[in-house]
Amino acid sequence: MKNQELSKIFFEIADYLDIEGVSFKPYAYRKVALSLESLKEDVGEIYRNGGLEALKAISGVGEGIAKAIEEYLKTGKIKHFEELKKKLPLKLDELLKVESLGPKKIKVLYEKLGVKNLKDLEKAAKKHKISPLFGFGEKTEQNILQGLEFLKQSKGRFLLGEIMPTVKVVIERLKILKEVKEISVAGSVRRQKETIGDIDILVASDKPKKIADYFVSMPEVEKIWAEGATKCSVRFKQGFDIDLRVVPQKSFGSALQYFTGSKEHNIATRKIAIEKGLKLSEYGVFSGAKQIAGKTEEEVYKAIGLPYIAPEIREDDGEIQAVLQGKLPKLVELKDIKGDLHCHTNFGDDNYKDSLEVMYRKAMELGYEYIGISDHTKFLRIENGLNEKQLLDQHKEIQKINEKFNKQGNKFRILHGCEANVMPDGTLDIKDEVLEKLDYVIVGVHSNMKMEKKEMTARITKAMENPNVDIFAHPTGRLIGNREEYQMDFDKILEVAKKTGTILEINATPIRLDLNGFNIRRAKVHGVKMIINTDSHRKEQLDFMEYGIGQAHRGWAEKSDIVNTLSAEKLLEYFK
DNA sequence: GCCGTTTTCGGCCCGACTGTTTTCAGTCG
Repeated sequence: MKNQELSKIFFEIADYLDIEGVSFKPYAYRKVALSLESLKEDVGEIYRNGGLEALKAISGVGEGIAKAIEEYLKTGKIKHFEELKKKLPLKLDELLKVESLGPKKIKVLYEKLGVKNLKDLEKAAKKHKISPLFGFGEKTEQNILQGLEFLKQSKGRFLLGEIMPTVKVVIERLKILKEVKEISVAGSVRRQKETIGDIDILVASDKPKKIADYFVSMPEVEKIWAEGATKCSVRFKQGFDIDLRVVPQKSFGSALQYFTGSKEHNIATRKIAIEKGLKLSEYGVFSGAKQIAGKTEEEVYKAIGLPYIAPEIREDDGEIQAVLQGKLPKLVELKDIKGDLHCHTNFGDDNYKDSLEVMYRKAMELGYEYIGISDHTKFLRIENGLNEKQLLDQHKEIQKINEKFNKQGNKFRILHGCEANVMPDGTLDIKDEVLEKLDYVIVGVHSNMKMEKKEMTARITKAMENPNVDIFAHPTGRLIGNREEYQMDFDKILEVAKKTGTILEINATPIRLDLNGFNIRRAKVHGVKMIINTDSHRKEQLDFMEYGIGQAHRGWAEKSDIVNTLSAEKLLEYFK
């Protein structure tokens, strides 16, 4: 897809134009870059089918940018961009990551000192060549060195699942203080983004000092970046930063809306406020000097004429238009989930996994109506995958337990499946006559992940066409920050999933989150059903469900899109 | 460069903080 390439180029053009001091155009280029980033159809395809006019139908694309896209599709280059690069041969993306450096300062550093990249920058700062420059000073030079150090040290972004437990503990502790009237996490954590830069926590109170003092004295705090009554910023020993902000209760809703973002969503909502003759900021909704809303988020949205919009879809990615047309989705909730169908046990395995009993008891504790046991199959030696005979033995054992439940009048039941391996030729590693006997069959790719796009697509579609197959696990295979998605034609996969009734998994394991919000939305558009599973190997992991729900929200999924909101009976019928 | 239930021209989100040029431009979120 050329979409991502073009998106990256337009972001860079925006940066270059910023440097040149051009106004407003950078905004236009960034808008196009963002809409290309999340565009579902391939721009090349759009252009082939409808030419320049079709390109102009893309949000933010007008005459000029349509021509630039055309040029890129035809020649692989955009002359305007090449000229900009030639004029200012800089590693712009890396320089802009340095805290306290923006386009204007980068330009000066290049013109006066010839700084082109991070190495040049570090050299110049260490030799104290920066502080004498006009507009710079001692402090700026130090900030640059600190920024460089931070870039080197920073382990980058953290997984949502890595930081969420800490967020909960911090909020629970703060809640105990009687001065805390309201509290919520904000920022990308609240939007359930799959990776997190830093954590924002917002509190409503009239006694900010007390709360700030308590916060910075928490035992996990390693370093205090900033300490004030209304804003504190600390580094936790685990390596991430937490910002705490305290606001008066009358502004809590507007502040929460503001600090939750996304930035793009905020811009869109502020524009709507302006259209209505109002002003929206973190302090409230104002009509002239008079505050007309701000205590709660619901109130803020209502004041600017919108219904409440869930944090996870606040990306200015169509949610505003959907709201205006009354087409906002009613998102699936954690309480709608009736069971988890991708769970492993220690059957035939003396490893680190929990036993069947431990797993189903935990599922009961969670209030589920059923749990599905789907152990690995024989090809996966490292996981002690089960062979045909073991699967049948396990089936008998599970039947016995279900009978016992039945006698006790316990409605809970265990469904039995497996997680079979899709071999490179698209066949499975377990015989069909055994698969037939199970309640359901999950398949996944666990080997030869670097196949060519065409072969991988054929491999997966062949597996989905097997009538015994119900669920395709972790469909793109990506591991966040670790492994790319498989090369495959995802639209084709969606088409075949729809045709064969194959359910795509939303795998809730924090490093997977696969499908993610973006792909969930694509699947929903294709009418493909999905299931949220945790892929648990131990009982605590059953709690990962919340991260799957988070992605489902980001993908606009409703209860009817997710099959494990069905009763066991209905679900089994669906599998048939 | 884009866009229009007011617009084909005149706008494009808002406020805080920082450092430095001591009145405000640049950067950040």
